[in-house]
Amino acid sequence: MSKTYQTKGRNKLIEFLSAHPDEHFSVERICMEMNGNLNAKSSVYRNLSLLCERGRVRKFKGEGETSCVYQYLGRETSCRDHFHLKCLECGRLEHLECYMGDDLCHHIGEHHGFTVDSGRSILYGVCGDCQSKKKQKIVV
Amino acid sequence: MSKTYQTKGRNKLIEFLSAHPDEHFSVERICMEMNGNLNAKSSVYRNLSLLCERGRVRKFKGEGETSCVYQYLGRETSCRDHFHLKCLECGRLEHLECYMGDDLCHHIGEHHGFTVDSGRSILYGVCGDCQSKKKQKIVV
DNA sequence: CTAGTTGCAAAGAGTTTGCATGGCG
DNA sequence: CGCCATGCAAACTCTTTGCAACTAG
Repeated sequence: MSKTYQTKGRNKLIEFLSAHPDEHFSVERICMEMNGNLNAKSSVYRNLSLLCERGRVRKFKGEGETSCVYQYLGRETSCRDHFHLKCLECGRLEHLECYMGDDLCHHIGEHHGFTVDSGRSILYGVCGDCQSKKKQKIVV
Repeated sequence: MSKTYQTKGRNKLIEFLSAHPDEHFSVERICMEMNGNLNAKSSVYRNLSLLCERGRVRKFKGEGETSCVYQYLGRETSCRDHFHLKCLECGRLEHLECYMGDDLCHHIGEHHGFTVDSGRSILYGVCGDCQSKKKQKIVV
């Protein structure tokens, strides 16, 4: 692992991401948050790659999105051991910290011979809020 | 829905895809299979979009892949109602036609207020074959 | 004959790379 | 002062779009 310096830009990036340890951000969005501390998109990409290598950030290529999203993996809530639910309407990400998900993984491992990496696996659908909104629209 | 003609290229595309109703193909791979019947990549994209609109094909943006993959949805095995397991090592896709997956979806709907679209959701991990290969490598 | 389809090229979006300049340690 | 990081531009990949020529019906 190569030596790294602390720079204004990198600190700002880590500061922002670690303040939102469980959310998915596009590079576009991250750039907007840098407020002049990391002006080149290429630098954002380079720092994100570096953080991915070090296991602090995870990169996702999501259903419905054209570009990748990045997620900071906090120390305590590592997001590596549970499924995520992503709403196809509003894009919100929920964490499924639930024994049923674990059960399914164990079952698949035992009976289907496949080891699921639940942290990498996203279940897509529609969240409660968006379902309510849809119903309202139909009424109106 | 607009009128469509039958053309050599389009027929070849549908013929190829429908012969493999449950696999994921890249545009690159599809082009290779067209054998001169559909020479422009843009035409392949256009036909795939059309088939997506009609619900005969589903487009995926997969974890680990840089480009999209396309899957033909057969009549009987629609793939809309079960999870898929995708191996991060070899890329193979398995169909999880299993009550445990259904149970999890119901549970998430009931207890987490989120309606999962299991057909769009892919569980990533490592398949049995690749696990065996890994073990062999360690031994050798 | 008319409207949909193809092939090619150009344009776009997202991401990566090369290189000179600048800044951390 | 040496090495890493940044910024900018160029290159690259994947996908979409525009347009003239072609063809199914």
